[in-house]
Amino acid sequence: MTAQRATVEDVARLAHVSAKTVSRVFSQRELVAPETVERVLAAAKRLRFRPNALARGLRRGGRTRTMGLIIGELGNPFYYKVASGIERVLREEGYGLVLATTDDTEEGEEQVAETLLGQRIDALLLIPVSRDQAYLEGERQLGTAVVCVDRPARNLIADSVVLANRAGVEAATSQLISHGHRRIAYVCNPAAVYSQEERLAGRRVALAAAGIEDGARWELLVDDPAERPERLVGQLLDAAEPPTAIIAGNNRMTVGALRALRARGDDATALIGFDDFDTADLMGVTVVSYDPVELGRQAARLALERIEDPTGFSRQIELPTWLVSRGTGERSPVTG
Amino acid sequence: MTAQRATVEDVARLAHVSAKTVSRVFSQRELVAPETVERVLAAAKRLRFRPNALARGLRRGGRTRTMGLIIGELGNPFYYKVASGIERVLREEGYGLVLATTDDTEEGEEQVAETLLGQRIDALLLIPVSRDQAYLEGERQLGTAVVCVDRPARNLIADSVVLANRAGVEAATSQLISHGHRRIAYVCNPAAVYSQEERLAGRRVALAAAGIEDGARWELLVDDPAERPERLVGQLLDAAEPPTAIIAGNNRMTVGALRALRARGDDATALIGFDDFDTADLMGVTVVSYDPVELGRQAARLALERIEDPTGFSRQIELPTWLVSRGTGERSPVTG
DNA sequence: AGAGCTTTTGACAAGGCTGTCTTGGCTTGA
DNA sequence: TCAAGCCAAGACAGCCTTGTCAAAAGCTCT
Repeated sequence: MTAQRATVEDVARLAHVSAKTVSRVFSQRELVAPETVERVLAAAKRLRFRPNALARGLRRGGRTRTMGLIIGELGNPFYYKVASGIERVLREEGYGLVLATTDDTEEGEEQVAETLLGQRIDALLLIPVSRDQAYLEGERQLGTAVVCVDRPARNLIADSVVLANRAGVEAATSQLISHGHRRIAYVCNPAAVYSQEERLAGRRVALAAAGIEDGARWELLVDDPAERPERLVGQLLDAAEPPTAIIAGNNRMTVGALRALRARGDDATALIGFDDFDTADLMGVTVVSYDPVELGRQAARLALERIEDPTGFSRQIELPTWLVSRGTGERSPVTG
Repeated sequence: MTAQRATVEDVARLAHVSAKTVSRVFSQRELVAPETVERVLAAAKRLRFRPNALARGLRRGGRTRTMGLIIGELGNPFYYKVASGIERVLREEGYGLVLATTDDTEEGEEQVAETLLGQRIDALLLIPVSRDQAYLEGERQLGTAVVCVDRPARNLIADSVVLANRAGVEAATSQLISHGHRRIAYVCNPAAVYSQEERLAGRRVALAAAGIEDGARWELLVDDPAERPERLVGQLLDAAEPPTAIIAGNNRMTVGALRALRARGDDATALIGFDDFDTADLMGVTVVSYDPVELGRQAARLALERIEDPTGFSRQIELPTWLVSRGTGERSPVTG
């Protein structure tokens, strides 16, 4: 009873042409006489024919006009904004997007990569979590473009798009110093990723330039997905000699910091967050901002270029970050 | 020079078995003798063999263990949370997810649906934008499961998962009434969608129950993607007889309302938003809440069930909504 | 009219995998 | 000891499309 899907053969029969001609109408129309095209299209429409992307991809030697994207999870604004930028470029270019998440676990990454590669995607875009992407080397040699977003690949030659992490945090730190702060904390979780290492480096440069030596005392670097941001910031605030300013390493930490400060009725401690968020302007939160959607766009473009030219040197693009002053980052310390 | 991808044939040769046996090792392992399995796996590993999902899908008559998801855009928290719920279930079940966005345009919907269906997905999940999904009827008959999220399909028999929109807004409205409000506005954009119609209906029920007749005066229903939420709420506030309470029809409108109120130094007008957001607790915003991730999960489950049993009655699931009181919705009107 | 060219169309096979059917070897039971 | 039965493994074809090669049809020009 279930009707069968129409194939080129069915359309060909109805239009009195060969299957190959039907195929041409759907991929190299310019090679077919106008009235034939019309006849074929009419038949196709009548039979509700739709080319089978599976068979096409198979025949075409694997080029599927599809890219795979691996991100930590869709619940995180950073990830989905990047995804959004990628998706937009791909749509413009007629590419499909297969999405997979890893819950930010290392095993997850390799496992979903495996699945995606089985789909014969033309390119793999990923925000690396695993500390080693060597497992992709074979695939890269087979012609799959690999582009890393936000963090460069380790032990793998691949294109990447990253942020000016150092510069951003250096600017934030300098601003706090210029407002008179000396006890400047930096909190983040996770910490063992490239972007955080870079941000910390930026912070240290600024501290060193101001002659602040004991900066490490107020670094709180955690790698525990179960740890709540609010509690971490609370630890800092409740310490014997609390910081007078806090830099939060990502947007979750920033919101956690706001909660912790609120809970303590603290409106004196300065705060700068890395990464802007929806209501930051309403709450007057100073942040290091950047364009996550652009991050995705650039990554997609790199992938497209790499598909065109699988050889050639790998490239790394760095996108700017900038400070958006809204209040919390311009507070001066109460005690000198 | 580019190395070729290994196929079952290559693995078979190396393991001294037939291609069919390799195939069995990768899909019906229990039919193969243990030591043969081992030999094949070793060979596969050496050659970096990975089954070609394209060929497999083709051969298996289209079952690709992949679902397609069509949403408006990834930049909207509602959409990506739903996507997140779906993705999670699919990952557990070993299904892949192909994502496509429409920018909330009608043409976009049918167009990307077409592309996805070309990929021979087993199910199509969508948040309908188009006012008519009849174009999917043929596909449904061919055995593709179709599940609508947040809004039921029109002119198409399909499973769907929706929210208790009426009940949520009815509760919000009643609460405002019980606090003494009579001039209760409702703002939303877009307005010509099922969910908003339902919410409005809920509002009207509550108003009618309280004997408020002229409620329609404070309804601001707009369908213009370019219109800024803040400006719309501003219009309401600046009118001759402004409302004493506002219900915002979605999260963007809620944030827009907060901006408009802030800009006017207004902290008297009550506000209840539909849909919770990240910093709503910090800002004391009362909202009608629900679980968008669960919305996605249920949708994915419906799709899985439909794939199992393509016949059978279509089902509609309604998920609860509830009021979260945080302050802005508990303000009493300044003037009676 | 016929050579030479271009345009349009078609026959055939292949791409990688798996469903169907078959074979060969071994076990079981009378 | 032999038929019946079972298990592991293989040969072959086909899923649907398209690249390759070739033929047919139409045209120009001498």
